[in-house]
Amino acid sequence: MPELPEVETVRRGLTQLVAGATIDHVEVFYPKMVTPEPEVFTAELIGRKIEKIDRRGKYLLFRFSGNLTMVSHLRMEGKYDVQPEGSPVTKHTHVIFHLTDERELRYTDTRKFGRMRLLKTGTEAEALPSLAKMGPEPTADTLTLTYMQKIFGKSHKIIKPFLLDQSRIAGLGNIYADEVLWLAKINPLTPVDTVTDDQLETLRQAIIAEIKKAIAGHGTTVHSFSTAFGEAGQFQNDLHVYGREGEPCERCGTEIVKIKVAQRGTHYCPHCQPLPPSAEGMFDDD
DNA sequence: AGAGGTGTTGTGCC
DNA sequence: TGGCACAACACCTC
Repeated sequence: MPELPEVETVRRGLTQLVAGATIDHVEVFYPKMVTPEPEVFTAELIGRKIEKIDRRGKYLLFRFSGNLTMVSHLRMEGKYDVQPEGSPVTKHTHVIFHLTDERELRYTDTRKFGRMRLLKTGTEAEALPSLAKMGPEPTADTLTLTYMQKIFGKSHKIIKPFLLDQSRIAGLGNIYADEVLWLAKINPLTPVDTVTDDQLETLRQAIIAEIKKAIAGHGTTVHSFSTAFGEAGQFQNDLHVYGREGEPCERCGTEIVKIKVAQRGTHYCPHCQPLPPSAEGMFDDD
C-alpha cells in the first residue's frame, strides 16, 4: 500500500532513528526476501554504518559505508521499526538488523511481498532496471508540463494505468491515482492523447500538490500503514473518492462509483469526471 | 467456510 | 516490443 508519501514518511522517520548507527549483525528469517542469499547478505552488512537513507519513487535506498546500498521495496505491507534489543517480535518479522547501540531495526511484512537487495552504490544500484527506467519525481521542478505533454501526446493508453506506470511518473499508486483524477475532473478511462493541455496542467498541479500535502500529513493509513514511529498517517481524512463508493461527491453530490480498470479498483464521480465525447461508446463498463 | 478482493512489481505470454 | 494478465503472499470480508 505504501505509495510515495508513505515511503517518504518512513524515510524521514528512519533517518531520525538510525542514520549514523552501525550494524552489529543481521538475521534473515525468510530467505526469499533478500538478495544475494542470506549468508552473503548478512556477512556483507556486519560493521557497516548507515550513512543516510535516500528514496526514489517508492524505493528506499539505505546508503552504507563502503559504497554499499540496500535497495528496499515495501510492496504492499512492508514496515520498518526500531525497538530495543530483545523486545518481542511477531511471526511476520522477517529481517532484523542488530545495531551496535542495543537497538534493532526490524522489517515486518505480513504478505512477504517486500524485497531488499544489496548492491554497489553508484553503479549497480542505480543500474537496477526499475530504478534506471523510473520517471521523474512528482515535484514542480522535475515533473514539467513539457514532459507531461511529451509522454501524453502519443499514447493511446487509458489514463488510469498510465498514471500507475512508474516509468512515466514516479510514486503514484492506486489511491493517489484515483484522487488526482478526481481533482483534475478526468475520467479514469480517458485515452491519454485526448487530454487537453488545460486538463494536463490541472492534472500536473494536482499531482504535485496532492503528493506534497500527503507527505505533510505523514501519508495515508488504509489497512496497515504506519510511520517508523508506529503512528498512523493522517491523509486518509483527505481522500475524496478512494474507498468512498456510494458516498456523495464533495463537489456535486453524485454518488461515487467503483469500477475495475486494468484489474484495479477505481473510484470516480460519474458527473464531475465524464468521458470525453471522443471516447464515448468505446467502453461498456459494468 | 471457501472464494474473491486487496496493491505493487516483475515475469511471461502473445 | 509493448501491452496485458497474472504470480508472489496473507489476511479480511462476504
